[in-house]
Amino acid sequence: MNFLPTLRNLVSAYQSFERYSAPDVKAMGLTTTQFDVIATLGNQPPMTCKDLGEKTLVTKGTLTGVLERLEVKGILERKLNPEDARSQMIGLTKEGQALFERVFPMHLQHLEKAFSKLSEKELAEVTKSLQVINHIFTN
Amino acid sequence: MNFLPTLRNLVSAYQSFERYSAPDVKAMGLTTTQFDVIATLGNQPPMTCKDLGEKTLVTKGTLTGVLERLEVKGILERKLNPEDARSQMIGLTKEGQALFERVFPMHLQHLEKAFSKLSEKELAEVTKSLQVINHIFTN
DNA sequence: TGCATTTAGTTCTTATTAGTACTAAATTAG
DNA sequence: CTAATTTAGTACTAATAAGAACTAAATGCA
Repeated sequence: MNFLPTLRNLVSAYQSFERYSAPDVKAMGLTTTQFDVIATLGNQPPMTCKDLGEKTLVTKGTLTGVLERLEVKGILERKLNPEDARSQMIGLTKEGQALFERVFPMHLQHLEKAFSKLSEKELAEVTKSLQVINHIFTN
Repeated sequence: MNFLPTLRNLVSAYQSFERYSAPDVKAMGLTTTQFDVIATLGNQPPMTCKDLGEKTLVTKGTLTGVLERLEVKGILERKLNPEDARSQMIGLTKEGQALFERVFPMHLQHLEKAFSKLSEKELAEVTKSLQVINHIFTN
């Protein structure tokens, strides 16, 4: 039961993805995390910091800084949440939405290029394996 | 050909592993990266910074700081490389080796607990899937 | 041999990242 | 209704992380 190679492959698979994805995202003047935030907010109604953190898997402490930088860039804006004065509703500005519409399809296409090497069947298998990994570490 | 769920699962699988692994490592007073460095140096002859970076997948810029902190803790030491004055040979000190021998088996056992939920066949499938992911992003 | 290029490692900057402590608002329990 | 608890987000610290510029040593080539 030697799982060390599996672990190495997990780390390395994740890093391969990052290395494949990052230059494309960076060319847009964004970091991976910033891109994730924009992709999550694009074509969506505004959401709270909490929701955003849960969807992007970024902790709230980190999110504060990420949102701050995106706000300075004029990409997103915070509005008061009339239903809960503790929280804010975060959404893309008009410029942010325009950026999203320009870069998101491009990035999808870049990723599609990688995934198109897989058949439907292979993609399903890979997805299932990743869920298995999730499962053994979560329960 | 919707690969977005696959991607989400990849990120999430990696993060699940981190979350499962990190508290255990942290209890030893180490970060994940520091642990990786120690695990890589344990029971091995000293190696250069470059080799260490390649094995742990840590870039050299980051490694400088990581090694510095581990050196301060008395866990590792740098020796001159008689064959190349540009580089150093990095190895565990006696204390570092003792630490390695104490914590590494413990950590393996912790990981084993997760992976033992898988049959040999499942483990092989998962490993293959991870290699597939590596492959589509690397070639 | 002598200069150009490459290589090893450090330094510096910007951005995450996790985690803790903190503030203020909302909710719940008695 | 009021006090205790929970929740949302910020502030702060220490450690990565990628990448660019830099230094010094080694190598390659003319």
